[in-house]
Amino acid sequence: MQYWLMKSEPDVYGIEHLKAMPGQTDHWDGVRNYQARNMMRDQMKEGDQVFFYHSNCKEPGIAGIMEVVREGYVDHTAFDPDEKYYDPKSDPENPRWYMVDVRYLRDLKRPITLQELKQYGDGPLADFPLLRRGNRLSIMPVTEQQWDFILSLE
DNA sequence: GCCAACGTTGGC
DNA sequence: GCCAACGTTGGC
Repeated sequence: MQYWLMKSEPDVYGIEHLKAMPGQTDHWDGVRNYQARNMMRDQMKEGDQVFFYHSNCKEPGIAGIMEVVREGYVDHTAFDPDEKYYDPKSDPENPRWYMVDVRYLRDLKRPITLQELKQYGDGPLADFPLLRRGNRLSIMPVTEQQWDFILSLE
């Protein structure tokens, strides 16, 4: 099993939104970045665990945990001109964008903020992509060591 | 609202 | 294929 972190803006779609979905499950659509696309299409597997990260908000940080329940499949929202993330260059015959389905597992006992994670940037989280300067990836892998360490902060 | 970082676009 | 211009992300 692998571990991941996925970012979302809580004002747009936060962990509360996922929790409120039927079956507490939803598809992670709207990713329009090739690196992130490749991870969802090729690497994320059913049962993988994922940190739900709240970005671009007052207190950015990890809010909870979800799991992958459906592996990469075509992001159909790219075909719909009414969708926010419509991409005219994605052809249904040759789709460009993919997504996975995720299910809410639990909130962290308390949110673990970016500010707090940064304290360990020279230690256990030295290679954590989230802390790298200028990092803009909305999906990133988390090693088992990083995962366990972060949960030990709870 | 500012701005650094980085991805994408498009002219050549 | 280069690279300047532009757009987006996301912390602060």
